[in-house]
Amino acid sequence: MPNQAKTARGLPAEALELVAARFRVLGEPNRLRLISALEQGEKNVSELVAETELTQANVSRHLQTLTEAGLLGRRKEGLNVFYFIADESLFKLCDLVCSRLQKELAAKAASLKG
Amino acid sequence: MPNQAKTARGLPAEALELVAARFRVLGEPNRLRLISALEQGEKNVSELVAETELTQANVSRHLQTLTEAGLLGRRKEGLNVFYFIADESLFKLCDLVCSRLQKELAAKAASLKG
DNA sequence: CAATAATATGAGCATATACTCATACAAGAA
DNA sequence: TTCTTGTATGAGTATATGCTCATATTATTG
Repeated sequence: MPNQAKTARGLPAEALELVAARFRVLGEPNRLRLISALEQGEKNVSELVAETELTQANVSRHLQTLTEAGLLGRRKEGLNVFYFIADESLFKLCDLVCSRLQKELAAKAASLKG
Repeated sequence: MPNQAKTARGLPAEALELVAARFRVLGEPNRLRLISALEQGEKNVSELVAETELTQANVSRHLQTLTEAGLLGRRKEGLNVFYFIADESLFKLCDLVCSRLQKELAAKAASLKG
């Protein structure tokens, strides 16, 4: 196969577990909201709490999950902690899913019209 | 602007819920194994059960989840039901995650060597 | 030092979901 | 029809995880 490259082909179950874990981190809407909020640039926890209207504890936990997964980075500045996107492939991932979903919804809408 | 949950790129929280749901479907290692098995082409449930060594009930449920998400397609042929990849963007998604994980693991390995 | 502010975390609850067992359903064969 | 095979599903259990409350931790200020 000429185009074997880096697809999931032949990946052992152990590797798929890692891939699944990465997808699982992205499978939480509030985490996506946090990522989305950070597209504009780094923000501290308080700003993210205000923007998302989630509790501080909840935001903190989600940020920890995202940081441990390597998706976000952390920077302390005095009392504040600033978080920022550390994995630029996030945007490609979301774009892929979004465009796919749009395609599916468009097809569904068309089928409803006959 | 009204008090709306803010997200960048003009994606409302409602849309992010759909995106998250799609990621969640991919966040299960056995589902990734099924997808991986189908890269070679369509297979019926029995073949997938043999290949993954999961129970038939479990495989059937995962296939249902993947099909309802639009990732797989279904084709009945007599007693057999064949499943196949219906969303080619799956490969790009996995490619992105895999290459990113490889990069992270390589960096971690290098840091362990000092 | 104590007080304050920003963030993190332990504990407990609630929900979601992956799994299994048993059984139901579907489609061909006898 | 009945029997057999392949697949789907209802029910129950176990575990994972998202959430909140309260408290702990960290860093700054007085």
